[in-house]
Amino acid sequence: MSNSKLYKGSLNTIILKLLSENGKMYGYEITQKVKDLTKGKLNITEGALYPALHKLEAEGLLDVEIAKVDNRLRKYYKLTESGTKETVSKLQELAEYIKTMQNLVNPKLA
Amino acid sequence: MSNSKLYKGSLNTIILKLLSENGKMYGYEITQKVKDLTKGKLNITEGALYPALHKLEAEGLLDVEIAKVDNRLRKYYKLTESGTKETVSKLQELAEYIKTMQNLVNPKLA
DNA sequence: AACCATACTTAAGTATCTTATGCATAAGAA
DNA sequence: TTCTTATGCATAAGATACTTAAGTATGGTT
Repeated sequence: MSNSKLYKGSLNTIILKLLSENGKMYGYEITQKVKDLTKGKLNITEGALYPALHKLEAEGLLDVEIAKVDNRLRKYYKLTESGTKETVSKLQELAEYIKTMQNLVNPKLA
Repeated sequence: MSNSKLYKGSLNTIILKLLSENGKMYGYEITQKVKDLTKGKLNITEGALYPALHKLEAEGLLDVEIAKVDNRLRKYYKLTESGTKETVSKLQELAEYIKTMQNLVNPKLA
């Protein structure tokens, strides 16, 4: 994902947020979108992404829909209802994390 | 550490930054300081902290000094020269991480 | 006497990621 | 036409950072 270990634990948040913005996406599309949005700073590896998608699906947060485009397989994922709720929760957690860390690291500004 | 997995990977950054602010600290003191600064939101567990301190020491980022206070052992840690450099680097990484995540999650503000 | 705070250690288990490999189609370059 | 790159998914083995839990020890509080 990145040379920085800080990204550990944020993959699910990223996936959920992107799906909530774009309605439905397939795996490869997510990797490209992240690369794009971060100007190459963050690259989601397939070995991290696909197991994460499978897990989110198994937890009932995502629904899958298989499509065939140009004779190639695509698995489109979209948020379930509980996935939408989880997204809100994850984004709150992220905001909280950022606030807490800024407070720890730069106490005078908090 | 916290119910949120986002903190995974940020322990070293926290330790280094606290030491850079306070000169020298011992393990238990770090746990209390973090609890204090975050108003209880973040609790560093001993099982995470002590191995982390040992590793940072093994990497040459920290120096140890043993003291006995009230007949109780304390191991004071302080930054080495390379530890000071690493702290700067870790704080830059954190700032970068926060910027990247905010950009991903709230693209209009970036 | 029991309990909590202080203070450090370490082992077993878990989760998330990296690295590597494998499969398959299509397009472009050599 | 063969090789490489891009597209697209899957998964296994290993690394790493943490959680959970137990252990050791002193001192103050109830």
